[in-house]
Formats: sequence, structure tokens, C-alpha cells
Amino acid sequence: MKILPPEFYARDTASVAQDLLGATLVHQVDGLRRAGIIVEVEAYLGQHDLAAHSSKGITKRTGIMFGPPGFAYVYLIYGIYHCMNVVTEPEGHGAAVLIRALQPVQNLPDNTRGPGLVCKAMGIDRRLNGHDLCSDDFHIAAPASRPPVTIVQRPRIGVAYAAEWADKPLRFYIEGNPYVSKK
DNA sequence: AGGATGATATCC
DNA sequence: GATATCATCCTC
Repeated sequence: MKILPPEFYARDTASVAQDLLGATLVHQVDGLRRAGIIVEVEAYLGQHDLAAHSSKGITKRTGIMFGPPGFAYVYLIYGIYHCMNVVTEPEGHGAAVLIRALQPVQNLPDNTRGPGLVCKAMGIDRRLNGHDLCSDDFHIAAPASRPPVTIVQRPRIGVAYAAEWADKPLRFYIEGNPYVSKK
């Protein structure tokens, strides 16, 4: 297992999203290491993508999305849950990949299906917004060799407001994996 | 089908 | 300063 470097994220967002499937998200706090395999993601392409938060431009909230790749963008949704993204593409682009579901590997509860539960299970909250995802205690690691999997492509969840962008197939998941949040 | 619950953007 | 809107999840 090796920690994915910033260069990994500084590419086409849809490609990064698909390449993250099968990688392991790791978060260690107070000596407790939590880990899960990423099985479902969504790509948010940048300022022109009406479904992306960055479509509003650079604000206090979205500023991190316009920063350098390989950093975490964490926000509070519906007052209760957190969602975690990884910033992609070169600095200033405003693109990110949302982590939607994990397959538990270490110190995780059974249900990690859905972005809100992923953050709850991993102990991720707004304090990690803007955190470097290439650090020892918080990173994504790639397996030495990835087993062959079929990647399914579907429209994104919960973005019906985004006009023509609502139907774009920018949600990716591992076919047949029981930890995917929705069929 | 609807409620929880708070930050944010976008108005006045 | 007020309000409408959420990249969700749980319970009824």
C-alpha cells in the first residue's frame, strides 16, 4: 500500500474518481486507525458544473475546492451529516470527488453506505476541511495491484436542481459490491 | 412522506 | 438580519 501523491489528484476528475475505486481511505486519530475501501464516488467537475458547490464561485465555503489537489473538502449537510471530498485537477479549477461509500476494513461500523455515514464512521468532521490527504494520519492508499473490477457509471444522487448537469453520469461504483449505497 | 438541524448564500 | 436551500439518513 502506498499513499497516493498530489500528482494522482491533479488529473481529469472523472478519471481520478474511477481510479479511487478500490483504494483505501485511512484516518487515524488518538492511535485508532480506521480504514475502508472506497467502493462508490461522484465527480464534481468544477465551476461550470452546476451540481458542484464551486459553481457559486470562490466563497468562504468553497475556497478549498479551488486550492491545490490532494486536500480534503469537508462540509456539513442538512445540519447533521458531513460529506467528504478530495480536491482534484490543478489549483484554481474547483473540482472534487465525493466519497459516497466504503467497504469496512478496520475499526469501522457495518453501515458505511452513503456519504453521511462514511464521515460518521471514519470520524471525519469540519475540522478536517482543508486537511492534507497525503499525511500519515489521513490519506488514501492504493493497493499494490488492483483486482479487476467492473465500474458502473450512473447519474449523481441528490442533484436534481442542476439542470442539464443532473443527468450526467458522473457517479461511479464497483459493480456487485454490497457496500454501494444505492443500486 | 416527513422531520432533524445548522452553515451558507442570497436576498431585503 | 431573515429566509430558503441543501452532494443525507432515519422513522413512521
